Amino acid sequence: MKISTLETELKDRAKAAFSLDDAGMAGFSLSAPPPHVKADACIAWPISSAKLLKKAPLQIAGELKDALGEEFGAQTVPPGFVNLNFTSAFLFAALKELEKPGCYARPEYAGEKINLEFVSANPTGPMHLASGRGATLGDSLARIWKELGAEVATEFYVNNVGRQVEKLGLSLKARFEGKEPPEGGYQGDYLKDLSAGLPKEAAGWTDAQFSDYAVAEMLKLHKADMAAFGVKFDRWFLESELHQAGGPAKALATLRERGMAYDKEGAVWFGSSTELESDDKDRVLVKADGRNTYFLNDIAYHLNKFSRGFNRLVDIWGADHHGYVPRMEAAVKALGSGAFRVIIHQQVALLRGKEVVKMSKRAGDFISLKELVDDVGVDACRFFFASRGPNTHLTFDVELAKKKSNENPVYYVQYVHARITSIFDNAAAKGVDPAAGFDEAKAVINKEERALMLKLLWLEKTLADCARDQSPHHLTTYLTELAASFHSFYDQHKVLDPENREVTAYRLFLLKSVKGVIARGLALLGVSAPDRM
RNA sequence: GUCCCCAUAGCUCAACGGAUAGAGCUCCUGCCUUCUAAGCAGGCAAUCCAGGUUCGAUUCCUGGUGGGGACACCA
Repeated sequence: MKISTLETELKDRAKAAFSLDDAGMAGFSLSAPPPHVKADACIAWPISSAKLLKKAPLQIAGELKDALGEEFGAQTVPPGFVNLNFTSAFLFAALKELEKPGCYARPEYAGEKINLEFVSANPTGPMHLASGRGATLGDSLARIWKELGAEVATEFYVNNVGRQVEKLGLSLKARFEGKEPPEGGYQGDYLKDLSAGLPKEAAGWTDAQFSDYAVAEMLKLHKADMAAFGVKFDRWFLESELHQAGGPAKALATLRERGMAYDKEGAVWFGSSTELESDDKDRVLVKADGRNTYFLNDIAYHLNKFSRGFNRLVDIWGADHHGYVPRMEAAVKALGSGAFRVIIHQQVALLRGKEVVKMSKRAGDFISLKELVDDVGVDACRFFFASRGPNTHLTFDVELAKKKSNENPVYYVQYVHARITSIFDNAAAKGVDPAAGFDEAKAVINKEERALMLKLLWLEKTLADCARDQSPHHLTTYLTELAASFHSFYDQHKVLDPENREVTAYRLFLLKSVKGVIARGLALLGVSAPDRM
């Protein structure tokens, strides 16, 4: 029985015993006890439900203990916890369940078709290091949601039309002609490199051809950068595709139909006098000069996503766009096609020496993602970005990241995988059958083994936490803790013992589970699980 | 001016409103004749300030202080 199954089971028993409805059971959950408590799992619900039940917590705990029966070793502890202690038979059975494919799927994700858009950096320059944060967050979340049973498509929106793209083209043209980029153009050296590769015919190109060329080249770079970062998008959606399909007109028509667009002062506005409006003020969709605003294009893009069959859209944006969230949410809600949510992550600032500098593509002052990955490695980068919540404001000290790359906790976790692989290699060399059976009832589980087993079972909860908080950082914390449990075990107990086949057999079984969870956890983070280090 | 985010150990980060606030890095003390010392065991060290809600607050609310960001018929 898995932890989640057990939780549901115990919840049902409590629900019946206390004659409560689902709302009354809302706070009921199993959790890992703090380190100093000698128990395998704990329930704090008796304390939190005291008011509802109008009883003393400890009394509720007592009644809950009786309702749960003997099989999970329930104990009451003041002020009102119920602690559980599992039998070894339970632990072995639970571990075996974790080997099944799809064992982490949860019912609430079945049938979810999620479109997750992230990074979507403008194709006006190399991708900088800050994009690594959004990429890590989006890619890991997508993988975690899939593990939980959702259908997820990842998408990168490419702004390949508009003013910035024109400026990019003009800047490239200037470089080609040996001039400095125009006012407000792109100053970075990458355009010098790009112009060196231009064909001779470029001398006769129109401005638009320079733009197209530059965007196509930047897009190639972005795709290569993302691939090198272990991030694969299911679709790179070009804004030009949207216009070719008449997307903005469709979106406008939809909004008009739903009474969410009106004309004023020669422009078309989003909003209405009704309660549907949740933004603070109305916004322009079509300017008085007849051109669409970017807002309308964005609405059209989201309508396009819905039209492809997704019932849930999720965008990941940097905090510099947070002011845009209310109006997009209001607009997408106005489309009436499905759920939409924006995940905001804070910006990455760059520490150069002792100065915090703002990275700017236009000024050409930034550290590229490629440069960082080349120096530090994908694994260390991704683990580093994944290990903090989206709301943390992080300053990236590049020198420190390069210098201390070996001190990144990612190696601590990967080392577990390498050590276990090595043990299995040695088992083969010594003629030990790694799949030998053992008598579960006779296995005497020591303290370190028990800690490892329990830790493995809590991965389920960790993934649920990641989904709840929309962040993979719980997973990095979890893996680090699991690694600590393993290294501690490894140091105290030898696995391969020809004198004791039984112990060897069940330790190998346990280590296979540990290896599996480490590999799975790292895979969810887009980090490799090396066999040797 | 209005709005959003943040403040935990010397540094970088954790902690569904729960029990004695956890890690990593740094510093100090030990441990390789045995499956990989990128490791283990131990030590030093923290919730910005003032109120409030609660049986219980790092967590929620109000007000400060300090830092980051956003406020276009730009894209």
